[in-house]
Parts: sequence; C-alpha cells; structure tokens
Amino acid sequence: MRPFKHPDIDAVTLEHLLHALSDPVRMDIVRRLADEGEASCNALDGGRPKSSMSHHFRVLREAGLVWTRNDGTVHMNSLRRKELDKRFPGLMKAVLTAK
Amino acid sequence: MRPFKHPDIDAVTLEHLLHALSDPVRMDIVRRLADEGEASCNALDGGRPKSSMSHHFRVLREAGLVWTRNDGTVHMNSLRRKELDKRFPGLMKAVLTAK
DNA sequence: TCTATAGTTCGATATATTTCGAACAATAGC
DNA sequence: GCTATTGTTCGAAATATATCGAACTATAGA
Repeated sequence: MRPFKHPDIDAVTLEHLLHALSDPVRMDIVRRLADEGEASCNALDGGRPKSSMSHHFRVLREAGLVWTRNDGTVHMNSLRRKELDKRFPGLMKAVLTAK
Repeated sequence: MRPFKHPDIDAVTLEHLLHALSDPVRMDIVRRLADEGEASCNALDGGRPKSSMSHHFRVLREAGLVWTRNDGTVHMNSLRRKELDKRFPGLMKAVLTAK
C-alpha cells in the first residue's frame, strides 16, 4: 500500500470535522487515539468488519482528524492533535472533555 | 402554536450536537444567533423555503442548541449558550471561534 | 370576520451515509 | 514462491438526511 494522502490542515473545514465526529464509531476511535496515542485499525475495530472500519478511518483521515502511516502490513493511526489545536484552538480539548 | 418542547440540557448528547452543527445552513444560523442574540426564523432564512428552515430549526432545537419562544405569530430563537457552556465547557467558544 | 403573516407538518424525491461481504493489494516470514 | 495478516476497494442494500411545495395552524390587526 502506498502512503495515504492527508489533507493540508489549513484545508480542513469545521463542517467536515464536525460531521466526522458526529458518528459514534468514529468518536470512539478518536477518543481511543487520544488516550493511546497510536493504534492499528485492527486494534480499534471492536469486532466490526474490516470494510466498515476502513470506511470510518477514511472519513477521519479526509476530515483531517487522523494521520495514518504505513508500517509493514499494519496501518498505524494517530490524532493530528497539534495541528488540530492550531487550526481549531480549544476544539479537540472541548470535544474530548465532553461526557 | 403551543410552546415547543426543548430537551433538558443534561439529556443533550455530544453526538447529536455535533451532527446538528455539521450542516452549513444550521451552522450559519448558530453563528448569527451567537452574534445577534435572538432572531425569528424568518430573519435567518437567507431566501430558503420556510419548510426547509423549519426542518433545520427543529434539528437545532432537538439537539439542544436553540431555544424557541413564541411571540405572537413569530418564533424567536436564541442560542442556549449558558447551558451549553456548562454542559460542554469550551465547545461553543471553540466552534464559534473557528474560521 | 376577513386577511395577512409566521411557521409547522405532510408527503415525495433526491442525495448521502452506513454497513458489510467478496475480491483484491501489499508486506512479513518461512 | 507460498501463506498468513492487514487493510483497501468495489458493489449492493438499508437507512438517514436535505429539500421543497402544498395544506394547515395560530396570531395580530383592520
């Protein structure tokens, strides 16, 4: 697999970001990445089919929330936290704090 | 028209709130309410049909973002800002600040 | 009471989204 | 090269959402 294209952080829109976060599966992924730092798709699937997870990771990547790097056959995902904090100050903190 | 039911602020979920905000028409309404304080549906329609706006205001109400009070034939809408700030600290500020 | 105004509700259509199986691609290790 | 593992892409079905005209409700004012 060749590396993924990730949107430039300045091209990320609040609209797409909020939409990406408004799905419970994706919010769960984001929370776990915020906690655990980096994780494979596999580690976060919660028993869901691979194709479903692939879809959600794609939405998260395209929304600018998640960075995916290739490591062998594994895709390691992480939150683009620093960039997001610069682009949308206070947003991720507020979202991750909310219960 | 009898007064609307508004969800208790503690029953508001982040998921529904983010979904409500992830639509450009609704985000525009929220921004304008944040600026202008209170406004009729009519004043914020931007030329869109009444039935479309009614739909969006309903989504915003049910998501806990907007409070609607009846004033004669007019529905006056406002952001539930104080309650939202308590329920989701920092969220509305971050959202409204984002450009 | 008649009329104008502000919004809602209903119903239909169009578009997006979610879900998931099946086939495929890429890499690691033997 | 062969096989197992990881994840993507494709295609289809189910569900949800957005849009908007038409009919309706409620109130204000003449």
